[in-house]
Amino acid sequence: MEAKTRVTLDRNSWVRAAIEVLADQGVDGLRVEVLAKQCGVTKGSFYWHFKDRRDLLDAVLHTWKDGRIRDIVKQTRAEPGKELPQVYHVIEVYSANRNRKGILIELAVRDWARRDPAAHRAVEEVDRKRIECGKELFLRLGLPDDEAAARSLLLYAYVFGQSLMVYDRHDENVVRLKQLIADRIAR
Amino acid sequence: MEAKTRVTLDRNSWVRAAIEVLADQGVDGLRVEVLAKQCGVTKGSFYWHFKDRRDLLDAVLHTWKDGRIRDIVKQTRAEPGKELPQVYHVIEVYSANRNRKGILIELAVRDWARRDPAAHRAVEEVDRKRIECGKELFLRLGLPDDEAAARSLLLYAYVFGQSLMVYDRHDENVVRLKQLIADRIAR
DNA sequence: CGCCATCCATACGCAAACGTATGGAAAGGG
DNA sequence: CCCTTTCCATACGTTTGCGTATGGATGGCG
Repeated sequence: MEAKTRVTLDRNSWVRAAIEVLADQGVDGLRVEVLAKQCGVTKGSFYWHFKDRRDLLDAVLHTWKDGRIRDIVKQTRAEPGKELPQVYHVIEVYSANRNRKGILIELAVRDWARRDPAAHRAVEEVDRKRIECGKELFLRLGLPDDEAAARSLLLYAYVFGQSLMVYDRHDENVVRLKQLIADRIAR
Repeated sequence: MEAKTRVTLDRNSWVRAAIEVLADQGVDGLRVEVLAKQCGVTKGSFYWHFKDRRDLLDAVLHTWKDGRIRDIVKQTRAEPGKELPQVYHVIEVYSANRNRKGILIELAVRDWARRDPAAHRAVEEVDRKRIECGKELFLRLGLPDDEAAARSLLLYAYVFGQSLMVYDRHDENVVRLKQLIADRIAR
């Protein structure tokens, strides 16, 4: 029985839990009392670690932004000569089936960004970095500047647009289609 | 002074106003008392026309779905031989700059669909119809079945994915990039 | 041992929003 | 002209959530 082990939370635990809730409830579902219940404490704890709800939201944004930027830099690094498979890898990684949680967070943050300036800025930074990294990859593939930029934009727009659409994701046919689309973007 | 003209609302007026609010506040911002205030009445009126909030939401979904389906059928009709310009037209029409309001509604409904089964079904129907219509267009362009389906999926994923991203939409460079992307999708 | 800092619980006031109940005004038909 | 139907206002009870205030428990440290 670890019921007596005084579970001491810190800011980071709260942020992690908040991102969970954000993923499947959206920002508007991110209420401090709900979050506290899920953490097994009361909001007394929350207001010890955070000034107010806004304080938490900003922390969530900060954590998300940093993670995404670190991620994209990592995902777009490729050994010379291995750029093409790396492009396919990026498409795969950011696609819905794998990394389901990540996609849900992504969508929640982007919807959030439509109404919140701070979230908007965070998404803006992430998008800029991603498009930049993607473009670099296509450039190393030998594409001209404009074409590389266009492919990169197309890639991310497609990937996140796809996760926005509703159709049978387990359809065998869809797998084939996605392969064709990946070819269209990468080659 | 038309202050005395008793503005009599009907279900449809409410739905129209609701879609306005939905567009820039999301479903969670769609509160009946807020909506009533915007309509210049109190919620007493609302509950006369609707059983409850859910009743309104369903009406909104129904209206949205019908409109989108009627729209896509219209937009993908092309004179024989004029299919290619029609593809470019579809991309243009569903892109962010024109039709800003439509895009906002689209995003709001799709985010809504992540948590509401009814909204999910509506989006599913719309997506199916759109992909089907788009595929038809590519087929008439002479593409093989798989390729036509892939292009259609890519088109819609790109278009809505694009409206999800944040970057300078007035950048002159972006216009050129979008042209390149449209070429990549259409040709 | 006793004290203080850290972390959390409890209780409160307040506001927004849902849905209900009931009353009232306006309009049209008999 | 009255009366019924239609449409809306007002008032109420309830829930949910924010933020504050205050007290309690726990552990380290002198």
